[in-house]
Amino acid sequence: MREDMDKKYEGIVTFKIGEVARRASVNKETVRYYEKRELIPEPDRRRSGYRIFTRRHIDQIRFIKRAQELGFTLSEIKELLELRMDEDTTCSEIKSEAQEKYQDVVEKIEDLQRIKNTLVDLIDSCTGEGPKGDCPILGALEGDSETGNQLRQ
Amino acid sequence: MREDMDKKYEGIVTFKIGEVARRASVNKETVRYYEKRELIPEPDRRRSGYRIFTRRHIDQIRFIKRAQELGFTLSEIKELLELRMDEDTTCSEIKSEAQEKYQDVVEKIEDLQRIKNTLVDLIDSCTGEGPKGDCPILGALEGDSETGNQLRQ
DNA sequence: TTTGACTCTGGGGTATGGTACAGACCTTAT
DNA sequence: ATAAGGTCTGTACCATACCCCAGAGTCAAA
Repeated sequence: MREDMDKKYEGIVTFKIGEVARRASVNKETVRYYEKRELIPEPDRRRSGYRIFTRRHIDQIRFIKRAQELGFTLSEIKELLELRMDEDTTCSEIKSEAQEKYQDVVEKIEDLQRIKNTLVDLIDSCTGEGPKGDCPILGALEGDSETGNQLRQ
Repeated sequence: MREDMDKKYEGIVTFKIGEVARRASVNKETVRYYEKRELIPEPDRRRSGYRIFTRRHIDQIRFIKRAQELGFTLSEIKELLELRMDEDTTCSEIKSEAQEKYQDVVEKIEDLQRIKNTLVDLIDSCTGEGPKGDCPILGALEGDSETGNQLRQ
């Protein structure tokens, strides 16, 4: 049974969604989700409605997964992909996206560091003995100014 | 016009939701949301259905907000509040909650640090000159092994 | 008493990144 | 030809922490 896409896909390897998902180590639903979010090119369809994927799709999903590991959100990744698609994109544009993300990450680390320091202070202030009535941790959360460990800036 | 709660709230200050929200610096919807999540005691009602809040409620919402600043989720805060309510809770139980949260924070920082390092490497590897075709950042995201900056562990 | 400000409920929506499921249809090997 | 397994759509749902709105009822001050 001949397909509409016989000529277009002559001589190139195509995949169905399950194979794509397996090769990119994601769920089939995730592939469809990425399609809906326009993170991958809309695949052609067979007459049956089955999606026709190529290596490009698999590689792009892997790209997305790597960018996620670097803390990029799907929206940011979409921008990155659009930059990548655009012939006129320069290396420095890509670089500055990475630099922005770097700034985000640095800020998140700083926030967490402050939180960590406060937690350390609270934990240190608590001997872990006695009833909760005397607990300086609860005291600080309740807004005692007596603990010296105020959470408010 | 006498209220059902006349005796119960005789001589103590009560608040309506707007005032509670203002004093705790949250949205009125947030107050109702906390009630639904059982993060604050269910307030009594006037005959009209209006909620009757007391200082306790305001203080508890502030407690929640401070704990959030320390990175506790609402579910964790609920546990913390239950510990606080329980007469038999010891200081060391509170302390170990804080220690667990501390561990979470430390791990998050480590994750972000790894991400940051990878980003630094990528940014450093890119001169920011030329077209995107040569961009080592895209190269790495595409899975090039040539950059020496592989994202995969 | 009037009127403006407040409160009530229920339901919906936001953003993030997906997962799950039903019921129908398709493919492929035997 | 049949049966197992893959794929389709649409919808709903998970967790997180809320925000917003309509329409009805209430409160409080002048």
